[in-house]
Amino acid sequence: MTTAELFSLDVMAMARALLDFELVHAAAEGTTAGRIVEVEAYQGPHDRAAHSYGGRPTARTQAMFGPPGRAYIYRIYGMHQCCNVVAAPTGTPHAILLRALAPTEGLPLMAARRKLELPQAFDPARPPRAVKLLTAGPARLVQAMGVDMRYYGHALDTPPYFLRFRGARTPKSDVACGPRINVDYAGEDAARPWRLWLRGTPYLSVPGVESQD
DNA sequence: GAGTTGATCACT
DNA sequence: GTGATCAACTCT
Repeated sequence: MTTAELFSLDVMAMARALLDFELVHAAAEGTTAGRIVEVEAYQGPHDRAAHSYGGRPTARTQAMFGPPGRAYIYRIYGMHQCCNVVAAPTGTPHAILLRALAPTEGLPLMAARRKLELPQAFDPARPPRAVKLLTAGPARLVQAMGVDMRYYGHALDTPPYFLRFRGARTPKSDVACGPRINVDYAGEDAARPWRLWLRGTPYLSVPGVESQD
């Protein structure tokens, strides 16, 4: 699948397809990459949990209203940053939050950025705690990848920060869904099963609670 | 369980 | 313009 095909999908299909992609940042100091293993869809303007709920573009959210495939990065709690992929055509403010990666490249650089001590060797299927802490969490992965507001609105099919197809689709049975994290304030929308993750991944940001689908 | 700061919104 | 409130989180 090409990024052009990815970006033309409707929001939930695109969220699922993102699990077939790696996120790559080819920075001057080195390249880091990881497979996307957990995402959440936000479907403004009718989704109470979305930053674009009910509204017109603001200085913070304008990227969500633009074309699909761009980065919507926001600052939260005054100290963290999170990265979304904009979905849906211009004017429809949907976005997909990247919540966790399974690191594939540049682990030492990630560890340096995250100020974590990396073990000498480990089984990728059973990563030790420090390895999970690299990229399991939306703000963690942004920090590990060396990304920040410079990439606000950046087209994610374009180096140095881009999405790369892994070469195979993930079987539908390997994808689980459940309610999104920390959106309790969103009323009825809080229960919608718009969080998707790769079943069995050790890199989930928080344990998955599956919805019946 | 606390930290920390930008954005938003309801007001002047 | 001003002040109150809150936030799609992380680390201990």
